[in-house]
Amino acid sequence: MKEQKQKGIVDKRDIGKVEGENKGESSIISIDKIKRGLTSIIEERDFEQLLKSGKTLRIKLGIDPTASLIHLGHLVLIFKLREFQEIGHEVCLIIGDFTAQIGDPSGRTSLRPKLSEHEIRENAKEILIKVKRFLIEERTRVYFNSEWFKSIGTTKLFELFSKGTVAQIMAREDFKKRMQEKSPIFVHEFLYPFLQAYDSVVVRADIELGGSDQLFNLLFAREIMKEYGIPPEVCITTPILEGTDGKLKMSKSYGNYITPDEPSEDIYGKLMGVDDELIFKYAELLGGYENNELDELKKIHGFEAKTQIAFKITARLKGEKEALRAQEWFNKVIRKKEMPEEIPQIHAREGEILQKVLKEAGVVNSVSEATRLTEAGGIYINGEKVKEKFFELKKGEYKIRIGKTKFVKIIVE
RNA sequence: GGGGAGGUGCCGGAGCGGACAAACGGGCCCGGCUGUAAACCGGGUGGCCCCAGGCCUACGGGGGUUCAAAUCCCUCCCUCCCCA
Repeated sequence: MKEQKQKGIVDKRDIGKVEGENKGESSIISIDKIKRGLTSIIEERDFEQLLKSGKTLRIKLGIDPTASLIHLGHLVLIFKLREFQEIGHEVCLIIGDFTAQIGDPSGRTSLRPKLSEHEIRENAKEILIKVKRFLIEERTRVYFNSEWFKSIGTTKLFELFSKGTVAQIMAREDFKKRMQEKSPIFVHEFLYPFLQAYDSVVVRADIELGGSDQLFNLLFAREIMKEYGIPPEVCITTPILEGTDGKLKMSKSYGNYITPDEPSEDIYGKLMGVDDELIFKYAELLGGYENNELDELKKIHGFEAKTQIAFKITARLKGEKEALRAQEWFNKVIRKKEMPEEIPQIHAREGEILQKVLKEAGVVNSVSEATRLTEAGGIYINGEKVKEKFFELKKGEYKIRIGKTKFVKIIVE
């Protein structure tokens, strides 16, 4: 089994295999693997003890249904959960449908807009479908925290608030900053950590996973759990994944994300466009590699390594077949600049202007854009740059390339 | 409650009666080099017109002054700051 993994064979075969095995031994192997890529583990000793205990652990992950999109940044967490499942543990997904209405102030310098109940419900539904594809169904439990918060009652709620102090919350960096900048902190934002902590109390989490920007909230949950007289969860965090721009964290609003929902070609292509340095972070957090494999990869030439990593990650998201297809497409279309096999077709009549046809087909946003592209030398017919600002189409077929990745076939009658 | 500042293109940020489709920077796009990496270089970045030119929309909303307004006046909306 060890050898199999070293070769980097995709994990499908390993799934479910561990369960029946001697837990003592497998947990030694797994502790190393599970620890990989984590930025902090609090407390590390408790963590190891839990893993060695042989008991089925409850690993909590809170999901904010503020959007329905799942990108690689989220998948870092999901893949980590999957690793826990593979050694027999149970995942507790907490859909923060109640807390989403409050809005996590983490990392925010200002207030978040509120979402409607309906939006939240729809988002939650979609997120679950997407996330479950990467998890083991029988070891995944889903909770909606409105379950307990809708009916918690004032008495119990204030009991919860009495478990922590203002000073504890104010220790937080982003609140401190907002305080200094004199920008308002609303009371409901202030209370957010209490609610998130209460989730942990309810589900009796052994371990809670989160992005490193969540560390404060996670640690606070420990304190609250202690106050409730239950064993504090171990907090583990993963690094924040930078987006394809290599600068900002991956996020919907920055438009620098990759999602498993997009075509394999796009996933593979975007991965190939990631900075050489950064791609190893992707590999570490998303590739499912063993440590030694990763070291080997770093020794290879940048491009070569990236090719392998892009393939691996695409395969994890879409399957090997798709990854292979994407790779072939990339080599052909992007590297060799050949026409892809399947390109959208549009029809036009003789005498029409190419630039206008492109606009009508929605390939470009405006005729002006098309003429601009022409002047910049970004429109090609059968591999040759179009020179005419207003190119008149004659009878026949044209294979048009617009920029690097857009293609159309125009049939002129 | 009192006083002050401001709302400009994807973002930051100039302009404060004509020369403004709006400086400059970032982002993005195209091209060159290449490995769709980084770095670097060149160009572009409201729309429409077969376009070296012209026209139309645009500087928070509405109204006005003027031959002419992002720039002046009125009004409404919204942000931010200081004092209490």
